[in-house]
Amino acid sequence: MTDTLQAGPRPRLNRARVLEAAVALADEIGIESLSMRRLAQELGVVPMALYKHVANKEELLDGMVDVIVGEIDPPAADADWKSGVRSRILSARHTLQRHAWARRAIETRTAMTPRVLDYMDSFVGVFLTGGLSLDLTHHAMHALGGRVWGFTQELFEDPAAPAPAVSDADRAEMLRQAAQRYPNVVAIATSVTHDEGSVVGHGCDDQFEFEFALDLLLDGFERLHARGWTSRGAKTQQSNTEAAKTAR
Amino acid sequence: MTDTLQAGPRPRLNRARVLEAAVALADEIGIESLSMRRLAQELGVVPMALYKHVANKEELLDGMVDVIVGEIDPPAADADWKSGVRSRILSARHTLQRHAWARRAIETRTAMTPRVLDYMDSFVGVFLTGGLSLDLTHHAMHALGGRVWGFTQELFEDPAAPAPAVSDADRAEMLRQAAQRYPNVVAIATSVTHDEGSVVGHGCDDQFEFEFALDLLLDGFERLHARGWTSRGAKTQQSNTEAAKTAR
DNA sequence: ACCTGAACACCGTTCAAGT
DNA sequence: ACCTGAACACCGTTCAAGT
Repeated sequence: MTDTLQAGPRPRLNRARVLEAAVALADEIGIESLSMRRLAQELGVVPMALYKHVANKEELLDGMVDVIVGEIDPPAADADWKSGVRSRILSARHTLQRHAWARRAIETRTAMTPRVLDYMDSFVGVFLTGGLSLDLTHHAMHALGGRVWGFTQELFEDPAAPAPAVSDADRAEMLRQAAQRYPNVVAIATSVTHDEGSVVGHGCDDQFEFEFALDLLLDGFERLHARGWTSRGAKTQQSNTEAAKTAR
Repeated sequence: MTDTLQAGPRPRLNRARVLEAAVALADEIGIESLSMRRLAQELGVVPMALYKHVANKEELLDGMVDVIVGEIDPPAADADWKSGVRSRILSARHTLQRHAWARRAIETRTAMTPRVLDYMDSFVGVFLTGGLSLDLTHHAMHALGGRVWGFTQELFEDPAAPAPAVSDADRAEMLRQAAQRYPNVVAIATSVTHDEGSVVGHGCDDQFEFEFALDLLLDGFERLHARGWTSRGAKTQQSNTEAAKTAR
């Protein structure tokens, strides 16, 4: 029972250890189950001990996001802004996918930490050094939204809970009934996976869907850039609700 | 003290009254403060009384989303699919903006209610009757993501908490320091509002940013449709990570 | 300087009862 | 059929102590 090499009786807490443990715990049990008390227990410590190292739960979450941001690969020096942005986003996506809770955590942050601002700044820099105008870069960042972190703006959460086990026959019958009431939804849901013989949904290739939308946007930026588009022109030239149509 | 016309002592609960009250309460105090207990109190009833009308809090949230979906204007019969989709989305956006909590609530739903499926089905129908392929429509819906509800995929929440009151001088100094460390972020943040003389951020025209990204995507769909694009072609023709580049 | 213990004001939800 | 009361197993966070 020496305390040199094993998990060891509390090597004393510090901020880094707290954040690290929080990330690992969230990976394991999910962000909705991560509580200060549960985390304290994991660290073999009383809940209030954590408050010496993070001001409160919000700051804990800020710190956890910082840890993730630190895991994103630095940008490769790409030839052009477009592939530079593209590869940086795909690299962020790769990192974020290792931490299923990260998306939700990022979305609920109300302020950017210095570390997050560093990330954003280098990101914006890729556009600017690529020659895009401040104006276009501004709107491009907005249009990308959460995609700069590599997450898709899904309509609904992943089902997470595995669908209850049903027989193939019941499954087919359910699908038939659904197709009666929601013909269009069922049609597009089955259209893509159809080719591979799977039945419904979740043959969905998330990576493909992500890149599909990403490239649509990047191509759009490129086209606007090439024609010297400005938002001022877009706004004054046209009616309000048709404003962005110059994108055409 | 007659109980005919006034707020009245409990006109007896039912599901509709519970959901209605929940929506109103969430509008007022925010989704994070909405609890079963608080809602019960608002209805002048003991917490457990609610459980006769909704199975649990998740089902309450499902029902609240249904209420919102019911508020979205029915689609105008537009000439072409593109303006049909566009106006439907802007109409959804208009409705959702009346309920600041709705976005978060929708994002956390794990299954679609029949009412939500109805909405999606009619939405998909606009693409299909417009002549788009099942394949393209499928990917288009994914690319739009939460935008079919009219919300932007913002990088971070709205600051919500109003920035602490600081003098213009302090504000300028803070900006100067920030520009030192985050030159690119400050540059694009100030670029757009610059024209109108405001100092930083939040001169941002959310509606413009939303339509900018929306139209970029819609224009992209149109272009792909015109050239008979298929995802099968996109996938087999090219390397994996470059898959969606046919969007060009 | 760091950790503890007890307490406060909350949660969602159960179970067994009341009318 | 609908509502109540008491209880259980949780939360985040405070305050005053301990070492």
